[in-house]
Amino acid sequence: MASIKDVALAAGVSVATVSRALSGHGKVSEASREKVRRAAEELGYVVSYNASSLASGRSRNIGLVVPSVARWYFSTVLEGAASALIDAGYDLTLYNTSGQDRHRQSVFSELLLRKRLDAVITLTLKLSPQEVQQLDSVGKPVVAIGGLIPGIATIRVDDFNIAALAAEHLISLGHRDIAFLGGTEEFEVDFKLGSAREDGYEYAMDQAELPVRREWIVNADFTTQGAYQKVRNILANPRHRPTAFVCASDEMAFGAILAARDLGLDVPGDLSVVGIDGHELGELFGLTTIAQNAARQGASAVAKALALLGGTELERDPTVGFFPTEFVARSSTSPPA
Amino acid sequence: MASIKDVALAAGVSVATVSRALSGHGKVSEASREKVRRAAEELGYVVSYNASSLASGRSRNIGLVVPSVARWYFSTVLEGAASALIDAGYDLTLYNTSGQDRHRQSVFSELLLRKRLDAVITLTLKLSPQEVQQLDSVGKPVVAIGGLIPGIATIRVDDFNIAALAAEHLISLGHRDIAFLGGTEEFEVDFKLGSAREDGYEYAMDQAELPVRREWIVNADFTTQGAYQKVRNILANPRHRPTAFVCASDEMAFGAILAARDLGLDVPGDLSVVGIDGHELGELFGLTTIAQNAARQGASAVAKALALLGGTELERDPTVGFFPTEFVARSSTSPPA
DNA sequence: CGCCACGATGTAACCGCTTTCAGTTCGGCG
DNA sequence: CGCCGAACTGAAAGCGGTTACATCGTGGCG
Repeated sequence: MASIKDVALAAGVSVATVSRALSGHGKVSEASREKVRRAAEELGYVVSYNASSLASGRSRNIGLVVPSVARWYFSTVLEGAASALIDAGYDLTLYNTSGQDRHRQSVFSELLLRKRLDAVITLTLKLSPQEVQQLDSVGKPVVAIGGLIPGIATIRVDDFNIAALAAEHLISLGHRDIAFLGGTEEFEVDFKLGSAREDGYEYAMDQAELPVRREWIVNADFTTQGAYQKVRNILANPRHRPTAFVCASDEMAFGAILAARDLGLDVPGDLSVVGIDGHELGELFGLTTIAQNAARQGASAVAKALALLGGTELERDPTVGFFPTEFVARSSTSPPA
Repeated sequence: MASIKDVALAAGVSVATVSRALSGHGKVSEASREKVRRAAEELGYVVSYNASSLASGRSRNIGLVVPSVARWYFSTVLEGAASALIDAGYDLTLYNTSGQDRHRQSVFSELLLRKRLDAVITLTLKLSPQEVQQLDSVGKPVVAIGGLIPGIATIRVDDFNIAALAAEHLISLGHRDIAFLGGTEEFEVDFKLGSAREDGYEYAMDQAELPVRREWIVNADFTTQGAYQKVRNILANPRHRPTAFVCASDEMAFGAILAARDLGLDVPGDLSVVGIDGHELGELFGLTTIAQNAARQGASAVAKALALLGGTELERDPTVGFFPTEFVARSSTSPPA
């Protein structure tokens, strides 16, 4: 493997010049820049990130901490972030805590601190003040997606209002018996996201002076399977069933729709369903939903992290400003029978 | 940030001893090991990976190159690999080529060569001889998942036989008009996976002396949406429709089932569907499938890479031996009407 | 025509750790 | 009681870059 010295030798200049020519820092005459480029090319030289990082303190590598990668939202954000990073010439180091607490532990106590990262992006993770402090002490920028962490730049949608909007849509169609499908259990420890949406739903119900039934607020862990089960159980009760569901994720909405169909109910005839996400499959299910562009959230987080690195501190108050969402009306909602 | 020197100073030993004590390489008395441990703890010392890698040549970091992260198979393998790596104390650097050729380009021409990786795992990617050579020249172990790359350790399932088995299952139930849903377009460039399964299907049909209709072999890019469309089109033709589908992925099988239902057809009454994958949602759809444990494939690849690193070259002929799969009979298949 | 400022380069001091090599210490043994 | 090897430990030489600082020409200007 060619090292910078080989290139310097081949180009007939010093290693300093090679470094400057290749990295673009500092002045180099066009002539030597060209010589260096040619020599490097010829030798198939690629700088050693380790050496470079060690010497300069910059590693062109950012860390992304995700709770899982199996959920639509997470994998889509990841996809968006990965794409943005590769374009910026950065490496992406992925930390998947995967619900396993020991993984989460080691991620924070070790991995992130190993000084190999220029910045870290967290996805729907609630950091304890201690963890924030740990990250802070490393002095690397942190940007969070989907949750408000004190003192940290954040990308997030307005969960409360989104959910309220979803509920209001159903209410305006004439529904009164509206259930809510949330997902908290697993991530409750991590974030109040589930409950922000739940709060929005309750708020809308209150505003419309509709009763909120405890037994119609169910937790399905954001999964299709969970939603299917829960919805089936609720709909199976012939005494009193909701005419509509607000689902905190599209994946759960799919579960709701499938459950309804399996019980011989028509969507939207017998049951209206609204989701939140903008999942690709939504179209296929005719799902009315509130779309959030997850991929762009990932890309935005990367942009923000990069900006912070560039010193461009373009931080206005990071707390202000929600990521935009879009109401997508399709065929899973209609006035109740 | 505390450096190894600070720890040495605090512990009253040399940096060499600190290094040995913390890394476990070389002999250190229990006494000094303890002193070092305590000092390190107190100072919140964490070794600098960059410095360590530079000096030792090992970086405790492996690269994973994936074509996308939005597909069940890919994200599940990723999840498995990530988990195994975190347990091994390794970092995971993710390269998502995402179908974008320019991304793939830069991944191979630069990222992988930056000497920050101890090994690389590729997922369903066909490497050109030149790319293999590039990787080889870096001297790092490469293990591939899902595809045979000459001279490289590979984890893969027996696509041909799996597909044949799926078809045979339908044939044994009495089906004669069996269609095949494959997905090649996007990944065809990368791998013959799609066609290996297609070949298996055709082989089974041939063996049973059943005709293979060209118009019943369709490509849906492994996506649910694609499958939905294609299957809808095929089933919409009242003149002659298949009574069963072999799908090269569960996600496509879901699309097929949804399409059938939307046309008012009963599954399995009017249409039987077999998938390949073992997707979590399979249960919900009652999908008969051939399950491959994707997460374990990821973990296996990691284990193999780690073994190669450990010098344990446990490579018997890497070509031999398929990853095990399991036939899961559920309710989406039955004898034809 | 001499001096100065500025651009282009080279020298060398790190960056923070690993590892070789050369001691030092000790206990055991002849 | 002297010698030897095993067990530890420390000094120092890198690993492959980056960058502050010194050096060296030059063209512009007084």
